[in-house]
Amino acid sequence: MDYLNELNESQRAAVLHTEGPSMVIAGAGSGKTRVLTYKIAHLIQQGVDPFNILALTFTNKAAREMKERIGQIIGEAEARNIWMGTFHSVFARILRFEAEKLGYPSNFTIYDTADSKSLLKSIIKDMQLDDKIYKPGLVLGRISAAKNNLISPQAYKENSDVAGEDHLSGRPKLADIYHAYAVRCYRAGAMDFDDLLYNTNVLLRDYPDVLHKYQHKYNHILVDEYQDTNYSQYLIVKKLAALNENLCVVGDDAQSIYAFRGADIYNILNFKKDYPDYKLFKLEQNYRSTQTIVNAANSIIDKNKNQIKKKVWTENEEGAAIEVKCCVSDSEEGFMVANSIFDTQMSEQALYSDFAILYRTNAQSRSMEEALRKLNIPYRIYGGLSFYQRKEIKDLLAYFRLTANPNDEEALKRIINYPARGIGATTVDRIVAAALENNVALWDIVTEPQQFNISLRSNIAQQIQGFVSMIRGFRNQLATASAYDLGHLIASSSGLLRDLHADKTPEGVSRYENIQELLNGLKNFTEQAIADGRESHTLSDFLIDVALLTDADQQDDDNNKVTLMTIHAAKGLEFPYIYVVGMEENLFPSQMALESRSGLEEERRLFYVALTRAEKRAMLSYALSRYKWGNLQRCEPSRFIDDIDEKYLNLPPKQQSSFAHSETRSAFGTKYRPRTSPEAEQPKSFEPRKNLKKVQSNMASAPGDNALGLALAVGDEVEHERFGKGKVLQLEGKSPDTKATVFFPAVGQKQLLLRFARLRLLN
DNA sequence: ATGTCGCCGTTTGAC
DNA sequence: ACGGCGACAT
Repeated sequence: MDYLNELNESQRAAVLHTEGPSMVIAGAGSGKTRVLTYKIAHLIQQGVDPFNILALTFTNKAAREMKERIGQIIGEAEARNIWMGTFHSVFARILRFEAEKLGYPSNFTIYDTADSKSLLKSIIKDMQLDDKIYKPGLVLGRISAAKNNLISPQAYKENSDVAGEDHLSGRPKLADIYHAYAVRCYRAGAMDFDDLLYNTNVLLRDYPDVLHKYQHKYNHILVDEYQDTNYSQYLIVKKLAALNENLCVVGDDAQSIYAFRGADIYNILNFKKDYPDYKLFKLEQNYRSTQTIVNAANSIIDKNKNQIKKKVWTENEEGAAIEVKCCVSDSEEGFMVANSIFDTQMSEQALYSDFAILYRTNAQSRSMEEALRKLNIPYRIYGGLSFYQRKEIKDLLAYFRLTANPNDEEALKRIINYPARGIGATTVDRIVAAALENNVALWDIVTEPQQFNISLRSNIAQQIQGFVSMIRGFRNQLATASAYDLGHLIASSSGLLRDLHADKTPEGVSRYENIQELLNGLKNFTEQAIADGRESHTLSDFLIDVALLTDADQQDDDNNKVTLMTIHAAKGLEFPYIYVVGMEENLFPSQMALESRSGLEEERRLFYVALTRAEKRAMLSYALSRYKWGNLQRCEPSRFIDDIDEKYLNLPPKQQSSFAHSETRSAFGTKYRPRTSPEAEQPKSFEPRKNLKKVQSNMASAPGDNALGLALAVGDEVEHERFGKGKVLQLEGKSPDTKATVFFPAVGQKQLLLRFARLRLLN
């Protein structure tokens, strides 16, 4: 029982409350995970069967770590039986049991975003609509929002509000697309991410016996990161908890950062309406960060209007001020950060794994990566193009998927002619058209083309026949062969392995290695399943897991690496040293968010999340110019820097702080415009796109006209870290190797390689 | 049917 | 800077 002594008073109170609804509002770093872990352990020690506990987390990683920690307290065997995972994974599992009731096969496919978009694209094409207006991503967003609010295709069509919006935006056919999309998914035996929650709701709504079964089964329900649940998730929880209301939700309204994908902060704000006799626990003591960081973070979040009152405080030491750095360009920002990491790591004997670089968009990882690589600092990037989104991986998985579920339309389209077997686009189009016309799955057409009156040249018909019997051959082994054995067989006899092996380019080799890695993963899966004593470890079982994995779930053996990730991905993590880069207007806060108050507030919460990841020290940096879509843009410091009380900051000397104010901002703007000769400047922004290439190459040939050069001109006053103030005399060489000749009164004339120079621009 | 070239849009975030 | 896609050649 001594685990209770490791908790503070409010944490302990939250853990000991085991009957009835409760909400834990947990400030950043206040030991939220600890409360959840100990609460579950406590329940089990009180005699609750692990099988009767449902714990919903935000990421697989969080679930895995929590399970591990609970296992350490109460024993692994018990911990294994808890129903713990993300909403998507837990309810996907339940849907597999109950799939037949909804008319789905139990091994239904899970479509990822790419599959969904590709299907939408094909639907939009079939309906002869313009995909410039009906952009698949946008359409998917609309459908996703509908599903998250439990609006069926039928209801969507009849809803006049929705129809009005779509009409106004010039997309009146959205309701029809949604309908067609639902039909095609159903026919393919596939659910997208949102369907997993939507269909769970349908199941619980239409099958009272099923609802009762799970209500009795899960007599204790815990939900982590409750501020990030959407309506669909909210309703599932509400229904399952309705019987005995042993529901504990944990969250922090200040860290709600997923409104863009339907998360509804009112779920947390309205908890008391649903459960009037709920108990509220507030965890306000922060154990993670220094006082400076906690107070700075508080001063940020204070600017938001909509929030639950709370006061996060800490007994930790005061700590260093938050560094604010100004850099000339994005690449200089990279080197500044990399240098700082190198220096800090040396001077404070830290590990590289103590550092994280956080950014708003994945594209920003690049300049950081370059600098880290140059300085030989090991790093690991999370997010971006994840392993499972790579083409070769998706190809092999498509073979697996089609084997498990022949109706999987996206999988079939993907691989019917890969590796090339003479079945071209025209043939595939004809098959798709026939399927559409006859309301059947693509697989029905390819298995019996003659039944549907498709005329195919005999050699093509033969190729298709060969493809079908190959998949059937795989399928015959599905129930008996292990995941690894069948996976390996598919990879080799489909010709995919051979095709990749033939490619000796570095990319080709890497693709081949990725396939090997996937097969290794398959091997691990099979062995793990046997070790765990699971009765089934077929390829189908592997697919169930794999669809909901993300990059963050990958483990790495070499752990001493700097972490690079988006702020979103960093939620729930902590690091001694945090670098938040790209603190610029239109980047962070994002341009998209600036249109609405709620958008800006969400960005601010995101900044709050970023800063509160830091234990010891934080640095914020911004660049004066940055590459965007291949050309250079000027940037201004983020308003969020101003949001922090200045006493917690160590601002860059002089004008950087004044950059943030509007009157010097315009002075800053005019500084660049007249510069050299006007005619040299003019074409850059005004020439039509076609001539851009030429202009750009002219640009590059003019000394100083490049990444750093654009931010720097002859005659500019600069300040060097060691040499002091100086004046630029000359610029030469092309980016990225532009050299600047600078006169420093203190040390004389110096030639500097701008890329590495630690220069700051003065007025 | 397959391969190559040039144009286009792209980028908030992710289960 | 880059990948996807249509237009064109093979």
